[in-house]
Amino acid sequence: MHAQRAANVVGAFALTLGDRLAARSSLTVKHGASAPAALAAAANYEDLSIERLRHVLGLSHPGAVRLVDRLQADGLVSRRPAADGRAVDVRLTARGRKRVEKLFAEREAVVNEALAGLAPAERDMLVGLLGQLLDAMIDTTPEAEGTCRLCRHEACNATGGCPIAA
Amino acid sequence: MHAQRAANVVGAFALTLGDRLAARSSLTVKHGASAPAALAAAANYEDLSIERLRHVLGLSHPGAVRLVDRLQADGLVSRRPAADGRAVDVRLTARGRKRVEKLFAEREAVVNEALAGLAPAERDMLVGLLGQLLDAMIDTTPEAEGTCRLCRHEACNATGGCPIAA
DNA sequence: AACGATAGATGCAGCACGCATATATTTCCG
DNA sequence: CGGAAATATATGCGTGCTGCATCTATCGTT
Repeated sequence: MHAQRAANVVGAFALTLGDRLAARSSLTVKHGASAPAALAAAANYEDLSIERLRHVLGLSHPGAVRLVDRLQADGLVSRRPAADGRAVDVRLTARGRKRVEKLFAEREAVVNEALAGLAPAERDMLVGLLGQLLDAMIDTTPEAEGTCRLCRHEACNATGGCPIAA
Repeated sequence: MHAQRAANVVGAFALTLGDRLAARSSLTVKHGASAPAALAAAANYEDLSIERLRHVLGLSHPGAVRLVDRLQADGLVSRRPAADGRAVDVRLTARGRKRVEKLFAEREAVVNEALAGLAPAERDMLVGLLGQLLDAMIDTTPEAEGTCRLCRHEACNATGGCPIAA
């Protein structure tokens, strides 16, 4: 009983917040649900290959190729030759950089708006608990890449470190 | 900075938990991402019309119709005449009831597994904070229906009430 | 009885995705 | 050094979910 209600509350929170984040980001970048994460990956990683992108996004390889096609056609990323002659370096264009910054800012706005119902001390407590949970939920680093696929990695690296990758 | 990291942590938590819930439920019921919520709605509401379903799921009307088509073809729901002659009563079949119970149980398992990294007192604290947040996030009742679209309503009604609808 | 509103259903097209396959480059081993 | 295996990307093809526009049936109101 008690556990069921806890599942309702926690699940509903994850669901709504996920809904809101997805709804907002879909207004800012087209080309499907994976597109925001693709741009974030291009911002977060140097020398991003399509293969790596595919793993971060949890897509099939052709899915990642087509996604890069669409983002490229939209002028958000470019394909550049990589050190490995087989691979491609997926790089943000200037337009793409602006767009991903907008994505990050909106994501932060949505989350912080959601947290507005809590006092500062409570918010710190919540973030602490969730960080602890994330740490416990993740086993492998590749898994963490998927978990953090929409994060601004820079922010965690600058402040206290990522609760799961650090 | 601090706010950015908080957004990362909270957002990443919502994202992963949402991923896990979606992944699990997609194994249990086919017919697309909205299908689990549709079955849950059939379990949670009496005399569920397609119109109401459409609002709970945030789908277009044709989308809801086709979804019911698929679920009906799979023997999970049935269309029965409603009090209003225009409307349809979407009702779970015996097979559908079993399936939705499985969905609920798996959802609860996934969430509780995610909460395993916390001590009981911390868990209670977390659930309290998230309930508070949900309450602050939701304004209207129709919005709450969407937020709780995967919940086992019964559980909240039996134990302390839903943090947002009660 | 008639008109507007509401619920449901259907034709049609778009879009993202995965599977299977093809091509190019690198790596490994004999 | 040469050839096979592995790796990275790209493409043809089909599938499934979705929304828009439209049509039909029933309800409520006047």
